[in-house]
Amino acid sequence: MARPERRTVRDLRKGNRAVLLRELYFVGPTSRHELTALTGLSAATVSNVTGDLLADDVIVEAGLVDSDGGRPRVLLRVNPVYGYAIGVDVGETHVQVELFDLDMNEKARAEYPLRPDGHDVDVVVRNILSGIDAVLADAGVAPEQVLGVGVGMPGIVESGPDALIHAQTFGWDGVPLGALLREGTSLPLYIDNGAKTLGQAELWFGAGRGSRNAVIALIGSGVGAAIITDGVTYRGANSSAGEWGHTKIALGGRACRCGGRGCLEAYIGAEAILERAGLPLDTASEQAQLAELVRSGAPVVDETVEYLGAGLANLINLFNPERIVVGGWAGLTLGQHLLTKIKKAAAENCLTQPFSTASIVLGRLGPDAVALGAATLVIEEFLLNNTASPARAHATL
Amino acid sequence: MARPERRTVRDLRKGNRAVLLRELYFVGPTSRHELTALTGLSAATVSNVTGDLLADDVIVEAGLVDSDGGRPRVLLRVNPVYGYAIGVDVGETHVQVELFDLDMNEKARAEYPLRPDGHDVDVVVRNILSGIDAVLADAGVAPEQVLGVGVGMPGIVESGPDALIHAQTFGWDGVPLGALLREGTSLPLYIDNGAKTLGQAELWFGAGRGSRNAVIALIGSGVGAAIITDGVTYRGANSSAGEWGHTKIALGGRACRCGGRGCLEAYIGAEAILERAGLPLDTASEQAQLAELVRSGAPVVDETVEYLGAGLANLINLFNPERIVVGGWAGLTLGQHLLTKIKKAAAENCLTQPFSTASIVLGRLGPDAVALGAATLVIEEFLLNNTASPARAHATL
DNA sequence: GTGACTTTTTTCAAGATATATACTATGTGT
DNA sequence: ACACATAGTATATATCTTGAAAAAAGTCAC
Repeated sequence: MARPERRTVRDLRKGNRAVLLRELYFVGPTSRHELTALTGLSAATVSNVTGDLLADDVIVEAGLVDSDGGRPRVLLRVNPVYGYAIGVDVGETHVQVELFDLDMNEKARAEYPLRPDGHDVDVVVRNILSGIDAVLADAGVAPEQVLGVGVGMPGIVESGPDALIHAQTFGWDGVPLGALLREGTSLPLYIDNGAKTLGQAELWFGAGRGSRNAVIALIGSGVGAAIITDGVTYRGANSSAGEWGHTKIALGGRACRCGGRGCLEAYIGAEAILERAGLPLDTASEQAQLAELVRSGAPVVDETVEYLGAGLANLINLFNPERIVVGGWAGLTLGQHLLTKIKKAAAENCLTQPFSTASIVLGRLGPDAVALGAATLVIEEFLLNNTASPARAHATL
Repeated sequence: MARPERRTVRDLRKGNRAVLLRELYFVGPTSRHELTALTGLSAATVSNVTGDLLADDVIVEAGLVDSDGGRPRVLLRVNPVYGYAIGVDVGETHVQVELFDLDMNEKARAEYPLRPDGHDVDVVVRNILSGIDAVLADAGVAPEQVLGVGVGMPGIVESGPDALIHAQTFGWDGVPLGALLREGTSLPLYIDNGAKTLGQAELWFGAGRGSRNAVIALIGSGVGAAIITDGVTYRGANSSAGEWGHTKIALGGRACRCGGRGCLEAYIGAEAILERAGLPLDTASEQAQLAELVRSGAPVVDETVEYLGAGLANLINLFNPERIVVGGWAGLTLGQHLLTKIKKAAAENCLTQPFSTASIVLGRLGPDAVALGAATLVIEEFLLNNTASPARAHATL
């Protein structure tokens, strides 16, 4: 059962502060009066808490709105330069570091290409750390102003202070990335799987917006899913939940690079599709190849649609989401032209009741939103537990 | 992100009351002193709140424990006769109504067989209502003492006041069971899918005890799963989550009674197994047939193990649970002799990392715990939101 | 312009809560 | 009988939310 929480009277303030801040962040400029309706808090409390937030510079006033014949409402909004969040995307081909303000405007970016064999732990760690320095210097932001660094990694990220990484494609097995990065920076770190951060980006700012039960299906070379339950990314016991790609869809079927047989990824993963079409593997032009293949309408494409539809149907049957977002570069390529067929295939492989309440839509953000999503990890913590820290209190003097 | 809650200072008391009550319920007899350590609340608050609970008769003292050279500790426990919970199991062959005290001791039971074609809405409703009357009369419990009635139903139960039921096997499509029952009783109703209530029973009192991320796999004629995320049964957008049986494990494979092809249920559902073994279908002796088949070690059995293992592997990959409980009568029959083989098959079809942290165990409660689980729905609400109601306050005068 | 009116926001007193601290209760051991 | 140890309770204090009253900041009719 739900484990009830909350103890002291002080937690109340902290909670209500979080409630208001969350509303201001997601709804945008809002008056105190509206906030009472949105949150259910009394006008007095809203006034009181927003007073705190204003004093702490967390929010700012954002203009007036005339009302017919009364005192005009003062709009409040989150102070976009109260702090900054850094998002890092560690992919197979590059390390990308981006600096965002709280409005999620990109203020600076640094990118470091990785050679296919260049996934040495040292290299990646060094790239991330230099990237942090670079974006800060570039945007003229002091480290004290940074709320944290979110990192999206391939593979399985075990939660915990060390953030052990198990990434087959990198040849990493239990690399304590958190500990390694902490040697080079004192910024708060939030490390998670890249598919999950991308999923959170779609949930907050993309096609998943507003849904509380959703699955973001991500199809690239690899296949994964971010599962959203009650508005929160579900991580499972060891943060490895959502390994959709290696669920069996055709037991004993096609061999998968994971060593198993019949995995979904062996049918709908980008490289698997090209292989099945008999095309030569060329990592540089994969995207063009896939796009061309889809346009050609080859039989492989129909087959892929069937597998994809069935895979989505499995997700719907198991999770009963209100929305399924199809993303990832291959997913977008397939979906752009074939969404109706995909939906049809899903319907045929799904129970009618859950299917009828699930809308299947295309992702809106593109695959480079991994860094954005990683930064949302920082924001999430900020919205939940912000309270002027000693460091910051000093910084704002 | 997590939507923060809690507003007024009164909610604090309610929350802390729930925290303490929950601890007393699941840990058992405990002293106030221990409760401070268990809950993190101050001794003063524990004393204060337990005082309330004692005054409301929700808890009672349960003896003393000597301590070496100090005042002995007074043990507190939930008052088992503060109230009662009724659990109803509506199955394909019977309606079973059970009355429990808060210790989940069965105080009375009523059972009504259903003919295979006897799933008229009227019949079922009448059976449930007579069952409620019967168990109350039998145990000499007044309706005012009953905290609620939990009902476990086959099929999909849409949450909401009407509790619409979609049960293919019953030929029910959108039957407002909640509304219908409310015409015959004023007791609070909690209606859910029977697989989910059985899952909750295993979670609270059976093989799932203590785990926060678990999947209870239920294999009978039908195949389903109860998904536990962060200690709570996950229901999804429309309460239909966990339809594991109709996920595709062999796309385009064997025909399933749902109309699809390649569903897991078409391979590991009890009737599917017997069919595949070429045995004549005889609903009366299914269980014996299956047990005999398993003992014989026919090839079908090995095949079934393979499919079951792969199905479990899919659950592990997607949910990353710390525990998988195999239950349902067919699941138990298979598991009793074949658990090692099943684990092996699961391992072969699962990513190593999530597999290594998931323990696969057999259910401990048997399939007749559906009613028990349904009663836990009542208890769950009681633990979370108990506050001496006007009716009860009157009753205790 | 001025006063009535409207709407938003703040102030203030009241009620409720958890906690720390001091205090009481209830035992053991010598 | 008295010191000592542990469990539980009472009281004072600091916080918190809230409803009601007051203040602020406009519009509008005349």
